[in-house]
Amino acid sequence: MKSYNQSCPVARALDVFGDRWTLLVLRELLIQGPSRYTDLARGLPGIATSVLADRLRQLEESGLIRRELAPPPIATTLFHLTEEGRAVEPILVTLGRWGAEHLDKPGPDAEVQFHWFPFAASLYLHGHAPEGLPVVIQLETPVGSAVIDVNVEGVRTHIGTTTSPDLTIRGAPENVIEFLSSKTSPAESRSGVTVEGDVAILADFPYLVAS
Amino acid sequence: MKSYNQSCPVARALDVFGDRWTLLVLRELLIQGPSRYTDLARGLPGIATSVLADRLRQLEESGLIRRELAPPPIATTLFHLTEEGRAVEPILVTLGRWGAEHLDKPGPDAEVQFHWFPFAASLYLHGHAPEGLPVVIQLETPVGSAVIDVNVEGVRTHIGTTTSPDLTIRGAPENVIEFLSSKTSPAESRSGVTVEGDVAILADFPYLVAS
DNA sequence: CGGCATCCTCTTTGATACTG
DNA sequence: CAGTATCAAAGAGGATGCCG
Repeated sequence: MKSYNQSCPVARALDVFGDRWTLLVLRELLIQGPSRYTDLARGLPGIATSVLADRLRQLEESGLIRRELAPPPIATTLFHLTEEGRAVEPILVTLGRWGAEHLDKPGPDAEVQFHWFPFAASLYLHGHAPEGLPVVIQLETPVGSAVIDVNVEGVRTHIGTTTSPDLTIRGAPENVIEFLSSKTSPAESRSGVTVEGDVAILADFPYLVAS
Repeated sequence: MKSYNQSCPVARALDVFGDRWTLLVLRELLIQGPSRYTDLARGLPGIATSVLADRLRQLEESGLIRRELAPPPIATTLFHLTEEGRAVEPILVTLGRWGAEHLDKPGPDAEVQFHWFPFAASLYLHGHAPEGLPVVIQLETPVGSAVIDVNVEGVRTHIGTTTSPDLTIRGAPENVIEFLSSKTSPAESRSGVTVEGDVAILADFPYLVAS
């Protein structure tokens, strides 16, 4: 892309990742960790392969990612974030929080990929941590499970299961998100989710009780 | 722009302002406040007038800005941010902080506009507030002056002068920025700036003392 | 003047096909 | 698997014209 050529830090940051797809490539690397080319392509439905190759080249030149030739028996190139690349996480989080708070829910034709789910869920919870720290919430969907871990450090989510969650929320991914994002008072079961465990915990999420 | 059509909040936020120039239009409205078309064009050197008109239309449709027909004798349309539009400030700040922290200083041919200066300065100071609150720092350049106001609320900057600053920093805008962004220990005078007042204050800015 | 719309050229994308 | 090649369509940049 042509540089804005402005001395403003915002414009100069946009010179680096203002291109279409660039921030989403970084999102994939942040969520998936070191990834192969085809894994990235899969996580970015609709991207032209030439565009992906171009963005990876630019990001490497900017020092945000590095490519590594994995040793045998893997024998493939892995793209991974550098320290500077990992520093874009706050940008993705701030963007995502805006989207989570200010946009209506996506249309029914929107692409859904499970590996986005824990990250998306964390965006709805970011902001204030519950009072009774620490809290572990298990999310279970037909296509996979994730864990929300809340402690004084903040909110962290990851794919997988935990042995003794304080609370379990079950439902289709979009319904779980809908439930977590709901600003109305939580009920035990609504819009396709069921909740099991210490339901009172939910009252500790200011995001769930009041905006 | 074509929608990414992904259920991820990041992608959906980018559907709204991922277009070239869009975030910079919002930056201008945030910095300048309600603005006329030509004021925006002036603050966005290089933008094609058709592109500006298009972005303003999109932003209005997305509900981020509104146009207001100012009453006589002004008799011009003013574009201003809505509540939702003002909510993009954290995005611009996060982007700008990344740029401030991770990019080299801009080349000598980069466009400089004074009204960006206080905002840019605040990006370098964001993060930690000094111990001895509140602090008022006056910045003076040949092309204008600005005030940095630090209190428990955070760091705020605006164009103008104050009567009794704790500290005054004088120099060309880029040198003042360079001085504020310097991670090395501050000296009383270096690289084209002079400092007057309670120099010890600078030691309270963690950003100025150590990254 | 202020707020665009039009026309033109150039660059970027999206889609598909193909290759070491 | 990790791209490159090709080509049509969309978008950006620049100049100019128009209308209250």
